[in-house]
Amino acid sequence: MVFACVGAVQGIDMKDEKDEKKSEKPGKEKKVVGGRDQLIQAALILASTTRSLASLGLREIARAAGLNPNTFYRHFDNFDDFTLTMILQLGASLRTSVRECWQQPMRKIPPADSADAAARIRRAQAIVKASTALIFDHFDAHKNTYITGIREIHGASPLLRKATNELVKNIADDLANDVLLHLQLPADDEKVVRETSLAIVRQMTFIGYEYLEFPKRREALQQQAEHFALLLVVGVISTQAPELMESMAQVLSAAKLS
Amino acid sequence: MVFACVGAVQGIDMKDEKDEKKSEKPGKEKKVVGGRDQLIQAALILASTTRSLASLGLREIARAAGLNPNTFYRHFDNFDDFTLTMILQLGASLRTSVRECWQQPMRKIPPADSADAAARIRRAQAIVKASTALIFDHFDAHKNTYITGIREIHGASPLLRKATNELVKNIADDLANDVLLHLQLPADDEKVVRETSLAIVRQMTFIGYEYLEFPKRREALQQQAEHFALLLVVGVISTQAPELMESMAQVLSAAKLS
DNA sequence: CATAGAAGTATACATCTGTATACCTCGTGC
DNA sequence: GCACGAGGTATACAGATGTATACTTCTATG
Repeated sequence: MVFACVGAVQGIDMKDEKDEKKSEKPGKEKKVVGGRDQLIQAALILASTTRSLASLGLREIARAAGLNPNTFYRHFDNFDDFTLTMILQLGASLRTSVRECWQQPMRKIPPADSADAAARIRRAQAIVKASTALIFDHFDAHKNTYITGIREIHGASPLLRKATNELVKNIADDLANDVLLHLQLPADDEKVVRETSLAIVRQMTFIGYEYLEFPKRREALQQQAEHFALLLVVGVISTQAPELMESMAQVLSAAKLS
Repeated sequence: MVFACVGAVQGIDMKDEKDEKKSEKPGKEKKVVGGRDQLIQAALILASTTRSLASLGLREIARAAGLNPNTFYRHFDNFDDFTLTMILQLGASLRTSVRECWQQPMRKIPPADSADAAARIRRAQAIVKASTALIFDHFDAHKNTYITGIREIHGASPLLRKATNELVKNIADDLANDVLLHLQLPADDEKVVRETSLAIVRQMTFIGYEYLEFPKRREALQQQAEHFALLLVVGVISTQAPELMESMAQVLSAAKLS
């Protein structure tokens, strides 16, 4: 009833935000990246340092990207559309690049005599060690992506949960396939190798996140990761190929002294 | 300048929310629980079904609890104060109750002849199996707490991350202590047992969350959990006490046929 | 060259949020 | 028997947010 004055109030939303983003290099390379990628990049930084992806605000992201809030709608329908696109895009790139971390050692470390069980086990050990180091470097190189991605694995959004869990599963399957092909292990049961790979990737989720939060702990965490992987390898061999146990015992007792 | 009318506008915030919470049972047991616990309970349900704990709104929680937003400040200073209190309280209760899940099988399954290595290994197997079943029941009984807690392990709030990670570590230490005392395993190296326990608890984080999201998968997940734990036990024994390998091989090949 | 569409901006506004101030209502201890 | 403090409520308001409408560039293609 007393709202008659409302019509007269003008411009109360003017200067909503005081962006000072005018005329940065009005020369040639003005829009080297599209607003779409600017938004994704801004959201990645925000999500990895302040909040969960799904809880970010559309205005907040646009502000961080130096863009108008409405620009958001030019590229994405929903907020879900945005976050999902982002996770899928980042995830796909991560998946292919992390695979190199174990494929390279598998290629570089020469195959062992397939009759010499002990040599094959030693080779597996060496590959685990080299791969772990490369994976930690990979964490460093993709810090924000890892933090944001891992955060959504058990996050609140069912959509992102599904996407990230599929990513984990795919990475684990890549690992399993490569192990089956190139590790020269007597792994009769493919299912066991797949399950074990999944367990390793999941564990690396914890270790990697801890590493990114406390980089100083790298040495201890790297060793923990190697240890864990080797424990599983030994476990798999013991249950799948008990006939190799004695040669494994030799390798292990030799390693204990080092 | 055109805001002269603002002073005249009255009651624009009246009836902020249309709560219909008047006079529910005006009889005796009116306030059986304090508002403090009502808030915690409401937040637990909201967090486990809709959003991350730290991203909940204070008004949202109060609304769900049927209380006035300001009641919040009667019990907690900050929002951080609230969430931290909540996690610590729920976590402490969870820690003591989950311990029973493995302590009970350890008590109920009779000790094996300490000279009979194979018997001790079979006992460990039985304890793992029984404990896993109880732990899955525990997931069911504390669904909301698990979902909310696990979500914060890699969540955005450093405070909650610290609290939940300490909880995980404490639960893992409980497990390690009980294993060292009651599992009759030749575990020379205490550090290995602690690390392995941590890995198991972390893995159960994934498996438990998946179970709570897809209860139908219980059987497969339970088996996966048992499998994983046994693989680690075998791995630990192989590396710590290679002299037990041959009796282990017997048990394993016998189990394979079953 | 014209022009249509894509990308971006400006303004607006209803709605929700955290919080401040003030008031009410018990049960307890003096 | 009364003062007081803890727990709870009512009202208010400044600020932020998502989104709608309309305007302005650019840029590619006929």
